[in-house]
Amino acid sequence: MELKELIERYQTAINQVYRRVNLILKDKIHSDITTDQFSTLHYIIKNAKCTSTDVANEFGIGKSAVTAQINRLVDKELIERERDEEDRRVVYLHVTEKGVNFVNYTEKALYEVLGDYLKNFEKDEIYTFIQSLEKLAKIMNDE
Amino acid sequence: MELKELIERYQTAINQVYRRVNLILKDKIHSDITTDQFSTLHYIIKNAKCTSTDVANEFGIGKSAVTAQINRLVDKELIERERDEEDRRVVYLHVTEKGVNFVNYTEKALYEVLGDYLKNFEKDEIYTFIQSLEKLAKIMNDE
DNA sequence: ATTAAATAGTTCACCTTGTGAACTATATTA
DNA sequence: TAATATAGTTCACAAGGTGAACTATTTAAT
Repeated sequence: MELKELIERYQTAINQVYRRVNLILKDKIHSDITTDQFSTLHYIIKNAKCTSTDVANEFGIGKSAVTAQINRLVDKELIERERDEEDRRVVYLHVTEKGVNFVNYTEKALYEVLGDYLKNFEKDEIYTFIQSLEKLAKIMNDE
Repeated sequence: MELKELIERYQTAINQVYRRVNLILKDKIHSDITTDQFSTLHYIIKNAKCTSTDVANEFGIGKSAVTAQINRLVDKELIERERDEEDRRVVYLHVTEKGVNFVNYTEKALYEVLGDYLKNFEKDEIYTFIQSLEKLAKIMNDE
């Protein structure tokens, strides 16, 4: 099989999966938040006391984009900013209790749907798949 | 292993791959076009004489969003609109010669980079991976 | 045959997300 | 102490998305 064909099949399939997960998320997040905002919240919960710069690096976007995003989340009282007393340039981000509850709730709903899909797979198939995916991500990140 | 952990690993890895492919595309497309516009062009080439509604369905977005995108591509002379003479509500889309050349050129550059990454994988590993991915996409699409 | 309903696409007002340059404030180093 | 680096914000601007209202056309119903 041709490399080109493999890549096109990959692109088509990955786009469909990506879009579908997004639609499920959108469906499960009945509240007033976008999937991007959800991802940001999720990252900040998993990486407590991170900074804007961390978020910018994680998502590969500029710091000004992060400022705007954090502003929207602060407006919704899902995130709080806290300035470092040692180095007063630094601003730490943390998710409020409201934010944590919200993410937990949404995550649970999302995982139920995804879990349903995964019933169609053998355990081994899932492991192998994720291992390949992680290998690819690692290779790409290491440049 | 927990379902939750599997899904989180999947999400992290898939996001990294998605972002990296986007960065490569952005890098290879030195011209004045976005990755979204590239995806649209690519789809229209692969699906000759498709309509706005087709594009909207493929990408899971509204028709008004497609109109705006097609307008941008028409402005750049990469796409042309053609009204059906039978059913005058319908507008067919096709990519101009300029557009086709542009996509071919960019695709080639992209595939070279991706091909390099794939050298780290056994052929079997790639097939298995893509088959699992396509299976997942199919299950999700069939609802 | 005429009216009602469906379909394809566009326009509009509005929101989110991104960029990059210029800026403020603080820390580091030469 | 002066120059430079770093963290984050602000601003003007563009792409891309939504959903409702609209035009134009075709199809279905009475």
